[in-house]
Formats: sequence, structure tokens, C-alpha cells
Amino acid sequence: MQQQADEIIKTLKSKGLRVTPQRFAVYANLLGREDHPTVEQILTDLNKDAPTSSQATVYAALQALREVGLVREVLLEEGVSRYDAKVAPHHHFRCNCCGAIEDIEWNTFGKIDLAQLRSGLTAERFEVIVQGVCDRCE
Amino acid sequence: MQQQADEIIKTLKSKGLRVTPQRFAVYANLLGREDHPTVEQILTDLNKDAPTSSQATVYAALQALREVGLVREVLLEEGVSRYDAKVAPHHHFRCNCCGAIEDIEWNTFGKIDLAQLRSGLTAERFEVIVQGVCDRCE
DNA sequence: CTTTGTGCAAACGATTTGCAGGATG
DNA sequence: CATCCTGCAAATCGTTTGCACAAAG
Repeated sequence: MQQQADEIIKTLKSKGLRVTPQRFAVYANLLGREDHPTVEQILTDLNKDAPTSSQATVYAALQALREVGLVREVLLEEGVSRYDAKVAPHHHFRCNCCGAIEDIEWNTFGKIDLAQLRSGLTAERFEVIVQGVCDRCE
Repeated sequence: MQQQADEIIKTLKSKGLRVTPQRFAVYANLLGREDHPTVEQILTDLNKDAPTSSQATVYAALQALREVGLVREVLLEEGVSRYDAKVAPHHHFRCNCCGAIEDIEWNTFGKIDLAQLRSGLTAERFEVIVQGVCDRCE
């Protein structure tokens, strides 16, 4: 635990970010969960026991973390942004029923060849988004 | 032109939608463009010459069209929903520079095999989203 | 001490909603 | 003529911003 905390602090510093309790908490929270929470979910979680962060601060922290590449925004739903501390490329599955979002390993679909892309388009990144139904919703 | 109009009217009726001038205009507008406009863009276009539709009506029309499967919502950006009358499956390219969105043909990437998806997940649809830079932005 | 972050509340922009009048089938 | 749509304005919801105070390096 303590070791992980030191790790996080080191990571933040290495990116040139000031280490504040709130920023630390946001990043640690994201690292510790598998789902892809919204700002509201993060905020609720952080303030579960005692109030530690305000809404605007969470937004600011997420933006800072995003700018240095420690966190990615995930767009799978209308209206809300979700956040993900797993920055390595991967795909996403979204359950149309319960709204749950699940990661899909990068190599799941075999090789996806971008070479056939229209000439003129330069790809920087891509991902597959799968929609369907998960186990819990049968 | 007239023939196309009849076609649109027939389509709307066949889906059980009442044919109103506004609903017709929204759908015809979407059918006639290649980009993936936002509500604001549709509204501006419809009211270019003379005011024909209000904002709330465009939202309502899009929702009705979406419910019967004539129109799809496209989520590629934070903050705004875009709409697409091309409901056949296809992928999307988004230019990180100018924000332009372009369709990618369904078979561009060869066969994408969903069989390796975690058992428990039932896929209903999927698409590849590519981000990069387009010609105009070099 | 200088710079940057935090918290609050107000501002904002996209979307939705309530309701009265109007058009559709 | 019953039902559903339209338009307006107000309401909502996620996100951003301005500013005074506090904390980090």
C-alpha cells in the first residue's frame, strides 16, 4: 500500500505534476478500479467517508492527468465522459442493457490491418467498440 | 427530386411515423449529406433560407427517427451528438485536427473475428473508430 | 516566496421537458 | 375528432470558469 502510494507520487512528479492530496486521490482511485467511472462516480467514491475533494477539482485533476498521458477519456455513451487509467491500447465492450463497460484485450480480434485506409488519412490510434449484452443481463 | 420525396414519405409511413414537414426535412437533410452533422448544424441548414423548424422539434424528430432505426447517433466527440442516416454498418475516421468525420467501408479491415470475445458477452454490433489526421490538415 | 491547485458558486452549452395551440391520419 | 407534433420558454445536467484563499516546491 505504502509502496504503491510512493509509486503513484513518483509517477505524478515524473510528469511534472504537483502532488496534491486530491490529485493523488483521483489517480489512485482510477488505478484501483476496473470499471470506467464518470466524474460523479469518482467524486462519490472519494467523498464516501469524509469529504476530500470538490467537483471542480476532480475535473481539473482529470484534465491534468489527461494532458500528461496518465489517464484517457472514454466516449461510449451520450452525455457523460468516463475515465480510464489504463492507457495502453485496448478495445471496449459496452452492455446495452446495464451500461457496464469492459475492457477487451488488444489482440482479441487478431490483426486489424489499417493499410487499406483511404490514402490521405493518417491513423494515429484506433479501437474497436463492441455493443451487446453481458452475462448479468440475460 | 419529387420521386425521392415520395420515397422518403413512404419510408416514414412504413415505420409508423406521421409525416410532418419538419420530420421530413430533418430526414431528407440527413440523407442528403455525407458528414455527420450535429443538431445545431442540421438546424442551421434547415433554417438557412426561411425558418422551418425549431430546435426542440429537431431533437424530437431525431429521436423518433432513431427509435424506428432510420437514423443512428454517432459518438466520436465529447459534448455533442452527431447523426447519421446511413444505418448499414460501417466504421468511422475522425480527424484530430479539424474534427472532420469520414465513413470507412465495412470491409476495409478484412475479417474481424468476434469469436474470441470473452464467453458471457453477446455482441450485437461493433465498429472500428480510427483517429488521426486527414489530408486537409497536413 | 512564487507558482499552481482548491473550493465555491455562478456561468455555459447541449439536451429535455411542460404546456398550449396546431396539424396529421 | 382523437392523437400526436410543434414551438416556445423554462428546466436539467454535465462541464467550465472566475476568483479568493491555501498549499506545494
